[in-house]
Amino acid sequence: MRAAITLFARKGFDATPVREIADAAGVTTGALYHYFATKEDLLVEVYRQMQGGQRLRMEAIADSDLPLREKLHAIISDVVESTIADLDEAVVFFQSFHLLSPRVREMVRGERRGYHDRVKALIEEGQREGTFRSDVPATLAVSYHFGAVHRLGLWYHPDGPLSAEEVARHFADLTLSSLTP
Amino acid sequence: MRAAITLFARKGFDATPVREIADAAGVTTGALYHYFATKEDLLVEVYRQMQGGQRLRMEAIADSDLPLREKLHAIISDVVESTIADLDEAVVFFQSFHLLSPRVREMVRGERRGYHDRVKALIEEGQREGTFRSDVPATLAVSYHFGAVHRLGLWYHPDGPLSAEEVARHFADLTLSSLTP
DNA sequence: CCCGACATACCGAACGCTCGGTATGGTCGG
DNA sequence: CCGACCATACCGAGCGTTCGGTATGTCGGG
Repeated sequence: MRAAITLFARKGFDATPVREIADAAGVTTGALYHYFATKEDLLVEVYRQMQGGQRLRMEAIADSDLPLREKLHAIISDVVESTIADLDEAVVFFQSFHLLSPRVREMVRGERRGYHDRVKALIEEGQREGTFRSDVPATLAVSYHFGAVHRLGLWYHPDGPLSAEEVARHFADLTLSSLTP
Repeated sequence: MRAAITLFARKGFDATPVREIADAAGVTTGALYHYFATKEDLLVEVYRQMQGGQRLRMEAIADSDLPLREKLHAIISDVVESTIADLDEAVVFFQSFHLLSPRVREMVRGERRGYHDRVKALIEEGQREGTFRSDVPATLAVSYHFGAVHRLGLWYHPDGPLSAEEVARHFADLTLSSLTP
């Protein structure tokens, strides 16, 4: 499983033969197909893991009684740090989306829409109470800032000069200051 | 050529057989291979077209004598509007990067790095003269904001409620206000 | 004006190979 | 001795690419 994620992240799902995954994991294709019915199931597993945790943590923050700005700060920080913590998973997540079968893709998309709408609601709340600027549509702001976060996996390098915490803090800063009235 | 881009954007490069491209273009595979040596050359053509134009327009703006904030505003607007104008190309551009052969990939990466560094230099200039805030690394800000722009192709829909100009204006607004001291 | 010589544009069947998946049989703990 | 677990050998579909061949100009010498 971990072997599969590493290979998918490095070479892409399509370009990784099942035999190579099996070799890297120290088993044979027979064993692999004993546990996973299809190659796609390996990919589906990645999506389930990622989405479950992130959604739960985001909702815990959103439902807390922090001030709005701090909620948003915490949400962005969390998603940045968890993306960096599981960088390979994140790369696979965003790079292989279009290879999923239509049914799975729709489920993933729905889950993501739920996440998006929850954050959007937070921003709209802030716009009503004057915490956030109102001259930009909330949904566009969400797409903008999470777009930035989702590209993280393609340029961040753990050996670089920036630690995960620094990136998380800066990202949250940029998001908040862009929404300040 | 246009047929190929449409198919690549919809199904992905890997999942599009050469025969299908040929059919969509109303020719045969023989004819196609008369003009393109390999399937990858079709993809390379997409990258050349995109990068050439964007780089030229960005440098024209960067070298102009507009104030810094207006330069940045114009650059973001330009890249958003051209992304939306050629949405299929943009989708292919960001979705197929990891399928390029190492040689081509390095060339594309180098070109992108040039673009990145030029914009970074603009922001650093603004930081020195006090136009932009200095408590965030310029290169991180560039990655952040262009990350947001590069995800555009995955959620923007031309039939949606937002016109290309509106998105461009809002994106540039968000970028600038996040960098205001 | 015509004819042979050559170049360019194109066709589409076939090749070689890789891949995801399966069928079969062995092994071992309970 | 049985069923869960797994190794091995194999299948057939699908892929990018090749290649022998044809059709359609182009052009210079007689």
